[in-house]
Amino acid sequence: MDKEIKTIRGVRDLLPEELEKWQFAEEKAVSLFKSFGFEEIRIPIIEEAALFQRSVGTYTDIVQKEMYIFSDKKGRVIALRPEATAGVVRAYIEHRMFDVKKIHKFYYSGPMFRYDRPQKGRYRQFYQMGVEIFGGENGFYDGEVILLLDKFISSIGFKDYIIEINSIGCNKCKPIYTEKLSNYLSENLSSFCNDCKIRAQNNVLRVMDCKNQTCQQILKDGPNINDFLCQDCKQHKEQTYQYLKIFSIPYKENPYLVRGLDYYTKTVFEVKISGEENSVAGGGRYDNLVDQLGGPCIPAVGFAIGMDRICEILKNPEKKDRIIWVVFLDEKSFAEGIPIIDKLRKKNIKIIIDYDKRSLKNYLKIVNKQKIEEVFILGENELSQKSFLYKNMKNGTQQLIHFNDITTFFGENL
RNA sequence: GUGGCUAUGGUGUAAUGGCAGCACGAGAGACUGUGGCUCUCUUAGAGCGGGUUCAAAUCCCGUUAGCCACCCCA
Repeated sequence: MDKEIKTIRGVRDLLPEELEKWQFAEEKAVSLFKSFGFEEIRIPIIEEAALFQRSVGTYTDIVQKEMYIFSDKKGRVIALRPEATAGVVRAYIEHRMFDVKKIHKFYYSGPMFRYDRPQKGRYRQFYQMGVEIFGGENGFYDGEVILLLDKFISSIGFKDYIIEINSIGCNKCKPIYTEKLSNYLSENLSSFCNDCKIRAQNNVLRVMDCKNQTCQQILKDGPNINDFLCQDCKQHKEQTYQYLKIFSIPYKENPYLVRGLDYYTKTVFEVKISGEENSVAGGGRYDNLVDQLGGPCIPAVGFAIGMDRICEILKNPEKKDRIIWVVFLDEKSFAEGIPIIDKLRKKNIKIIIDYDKRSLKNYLKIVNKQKIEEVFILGENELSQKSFLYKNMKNGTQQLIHFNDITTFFGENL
């Protein structure tokens, strides 16, 4: 035998049993998104690498360390998408959608790629579902995407979770605050942990959510983002919170919440399931990104859900599909039974035929093992009466059903 | 990217350098038109590569993968 080939590091197969909850969650999300007027958009998995450098940020970890990047045969520098927002914005601009109407609402779903060190809930190919709203400046839109996220999380059965929210300012006030914080850091640099010393140079804001107790203590006396928000940002923040109250969404303001992508402005938020280490969803507003990627100045807000993390916590839903196992005992029964059985498929009943010429006993054994509850048996005896023998494996009862009555039988029993 | 832990049939596990065993699962069968219980048989295993040794699942080195903490993020 030749050497077996296995999945490469950090990626995995999702097998049928596991996928039941994935499908459950995905269906919930899609119907919810649609009910709010969001439309699906599908964007490529590969893009010009520059797209992510210009949006996510050249100095973020995602772009610097975690991006799958390669040259194609013509020497173009291509990246596997590490997230979807950049691509959606690119598409939005490329198709001049802003010329069609003011507000656009999109949802997407698919795999993303980051060259991270794998761990539970952290994969190199992972799946995100998310939404983006373009053209809405008002805090209402921030509120609406958070409402949507909240509805999704609760609709799949989670009760114990927190939505954390913060404002990190805009073009005008974010740099002022960043500089203040930077100064404060250099004054006290020796007291901070080694990681923070590095952050102070590359990504100052990230110091804020350091887990080190000492760092947090020092930060308490440092500049607070809330004191530096400009008038516009303050107002937007109040507006957003107002809508959250109207939608009655419980949230927790966390002044230390910052996010690792450069494009965020004003509102940022995350969802944490209690007892879980990783956050399962995150998002925020990005009012400058469309402009930055070559489009007009159009504000936007959105979020992404980490489906792998959601499904890791989720239990498989109860199976409720009706499955009928059909047993044919001879050739003649098979020939006559197949067209009738096919009528049932048209009625959305799942039909499994295993025509392996076994004994009835063995058929039933198989059916029992697979925990299938209903069986049709067709052999000489039944055929002479133009009927199927219907057997319920759960209570052992059985009855003859005439060929002509078969669809009505299921009409009554559905 | 840094540090640590782990690795035996499909799954869960046992064997303290000396014959790789058990349970579950899976397949076939024990009245060829009636399953679940029981019984019989079958199936299949040391991640990979080196080293030490008469002898390695066991000790050593490397590697790969998973997990944990960090980092980062979904």
